[in-house]
Formats: sequence, structure tokens, C-alpha cells
Amino acid sequence: MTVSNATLRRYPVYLKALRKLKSEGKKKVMSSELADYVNIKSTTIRRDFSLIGQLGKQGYGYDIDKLIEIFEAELGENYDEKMILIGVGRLGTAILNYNNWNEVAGEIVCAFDLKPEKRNNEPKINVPVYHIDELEEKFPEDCHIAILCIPSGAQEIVDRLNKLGVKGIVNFTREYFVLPEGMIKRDVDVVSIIQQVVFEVNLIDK
Amino acid sequence: MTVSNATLRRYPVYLKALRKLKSEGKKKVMSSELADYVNIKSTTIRRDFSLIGQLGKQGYGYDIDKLIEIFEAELGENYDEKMILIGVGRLGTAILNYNNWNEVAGEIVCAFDLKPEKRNNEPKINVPVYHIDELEEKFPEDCHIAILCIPSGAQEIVDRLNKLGVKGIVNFTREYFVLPEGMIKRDVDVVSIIQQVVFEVNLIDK
DNA sequence: TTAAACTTATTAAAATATTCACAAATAGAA
DNA sequence: TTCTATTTGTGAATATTTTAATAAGTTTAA
Repeated sequence: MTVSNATLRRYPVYLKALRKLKSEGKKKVMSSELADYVNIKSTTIRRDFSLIGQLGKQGYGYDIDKLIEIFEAELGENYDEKMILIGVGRLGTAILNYNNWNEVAGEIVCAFDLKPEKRNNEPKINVPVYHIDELEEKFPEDCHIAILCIPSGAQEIVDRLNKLGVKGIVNFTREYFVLPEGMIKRDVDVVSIIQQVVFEVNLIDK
Repeated sequence: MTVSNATLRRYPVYLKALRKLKSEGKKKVMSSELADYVNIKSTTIRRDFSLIGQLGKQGYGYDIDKLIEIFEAELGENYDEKMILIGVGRLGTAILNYNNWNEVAGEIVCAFDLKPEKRNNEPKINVPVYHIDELEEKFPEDCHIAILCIPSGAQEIVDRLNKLGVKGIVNFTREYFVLPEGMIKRDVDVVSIIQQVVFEVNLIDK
């Protein structure tokens, strides 16, 4: 299957919207409706969908249940993808507490931190937190994704994760690190994102 | 100035890398060096830079100080852009506590929440927190950017912000809302980002 | 001073991504 | 059943973005 990068980035948006529509009791949706919803042109949506297969019916639209099912099956094959989180600070805790995990293809099974005792005592943290030194020991089997929320020391952690077979990193760290061959990462740099908005807003004025 | 969207998204990445290089004591940088650093092809970097002007010297490279200065002046014109943050939960607090604000084009001047008393008592929150009902009253002059960290009720807030002259929204809300004409937003949906990584990791295997 | 080694800036080419336009298929009404 | 209004799926056309190729200017060292 060859799916462009741009398309790949849109799939989660579709899946999210579809689940929302389903929760609102809708059974079917047309590409034009979905287009208004997610702010992506209907043609683009149909093209994106068509890459997976013929998912819709002409003159009718798309069956929401079927679409969700296909998305989950085709793309998030391991619907219960295991993930770990490293760095249980404010941000890490915020992520652990996210209330929409049932909508995502996976779950965080445990976390690692420099002060596990302290974190384990927080009532809102509902996964075990181990010391970062125990990473290799406590690393869950069949885990390929790690969420990085540490303020520093990223390179060492990433290299260790690589050895453990982690393939994807969701990176909240602002530090620069070299990504080992074969791994992918997606940066979530809040400051950079804010800066982008500042740039754009200023460019609008010109 | 016509700068493509793709380029626009890279500028903050460059600025961040340049500041890092500067902090390491470097005075000049070549596009190929920067390329290794940020994982963007050197040609792309030179092209991006050239849209702003002739910033480099042939046979030499780019002067880091000059580059940073130009980036700040050309793009983040209001280097001290005022921003507000709405919703002082864990995530909001994490953002307020970010320790790299000196590196970003602006500062968060105040925040709004449903329980301001509670938030104001937290020692780590170093900006005033007002009740959301006081938004119009306490809204700072010349503020064009808002950071949205609320779990629900986004649409109402966004409409009110629009009336107050806000142009850009950094959106951490998972709720769907209609973006008023003339505003821009950038979504930071942690769950969607994680899901993207899940998708990509699974597609790699195929 | 000159020439070799570099490095940027830019034109042109290639690769990606989006949108148009319309044939093919379906639903639903009459 | 038949006809009309819809809506998908997809080749073709555009538009956007990236990369290659190279001209033009700098540096450095002999």
C-alpha cells in the first residue's frame, strides 16, 4: 500500500471525526458533510478514502460504522498498541490523564521517571511508574511506541529505546537528538507551535 | 511576501536550531550543517532562507547572530507578542511553566479559568489567573493570540475571542468548533499525534 | 596575486499533493 | 418500474513543494 505522507496525516483526523459523528448517533456521512466538519475538501477526502478501497456507495455516502471499522482494521492494526511514557512531570501527567484513550489505537501501559515513589502516590496516575534505571527490566513486551516527556537527556533514552525495539517516538522534548535509523518520530514542541502561530498572525497583517 | 505554508512551518524549527547553536558558542553555520541538525535537506533550507533575502555568503555560510536577528525582525515582528491562556488544568499549567519562554516570540501575560482562586494559590503559576467570566474585562490590549487548553465549551470561547480581536489560536481542545473567518488555528491534539505514530509504525511493518 | 575549494542563490526539473470534471452507480420518489 | 437527484471513484489537469544542477561570489593558502 502506498499512501502519501499528507494523506497519512489526515487519517487520524478522519477517524476522530467519524467517532464523534457516531457518538452523535449518525449512521452515514457524505464526503461533503465530512469536509465541512474537518475543513478538508471533499475531493481530497474521497481520494484519501479510495486509497484504502471502495468504501462508499454512490448516491448514498459512507457508512460510519463500516468506515470506523475499516480504519481501525487497516491502519491501527494493533488496536491495543502498547505504549510507554517517559517523564511523569506536569505534561506527562496531563497525557496520562487524557480522558479519550478509548478513542485511540492503544494504551499507555506504564511510565518511567526519576522519582517513581513520588509519582506513584499521586491518585490520578493510574499506571505503574518505574524508575528510569529499570527501563530494560520493566519494558513491556511488544511495545513499539514511546512518549517522551523529559526535559533533558533525550539522546541516551532514545538510544536505549531503540535497542528495546521501539519504532515510533512521540517527542515532547525540546532537546535535539539524533534519531536512530529505522525509527520515526513526531515532534510536539508547544513553543514552536506557538511561534508558528505568531509568525502566521504577523504575516497576515502584511 | 509570499511564503509557502510548508516553509512557514519550518521557520520556527530553524530559529530554534539557530538559538541552540548560538548557545553552544557557534558563530556561523552552513546550510549542510544545519541540514544534519534539523533533518531537512540543505537545498530546502537555502531556498527557505532565500525567500526572506540574501542572508548568507557564498563560500562561507550564514552568520548565526545575523540570521537570528533577521528571523526575529522579519517574522516575529512583535517579539513581545502578548498571549493569553485559557484553561489552567494540568496541561495549561505545564505550558505556563515552560522554561523556555525567553526563546519564543512572546509571552503569556495572563490566564483564565473557571476556578481562578484555586489556580492563583499554586506557587508555580506566575501570571494572574482570572475567572473566565472576566475575559472581556481583563483581556489585555494588543493581544492577538490565545492558547486554548479547556476540555469543553470551545465554541463559545472562540467566538468571544474573535470579538476581542484574537487572530490566532493554539488549540489543545479536542472538541470540534467552527473557526470564525479571518482567524487561524493550529491544532495540537496529542491523541491524534500519537495515533499518527501508531499508524505509521504499523504501515512500516507492511 | 592566483587558483583551488567551498558555499550560497536561483533557474529548471522532478516529485508530491490537490482539485476538477465527469462517468458510473445508487437511492428514493413517482 | 422508471426517472431524477445524488454522490462516489478516478483519470486528467493544476498547483505546490522539493530537489537537482549550476552560475556566481568568497575564502584560504600557496
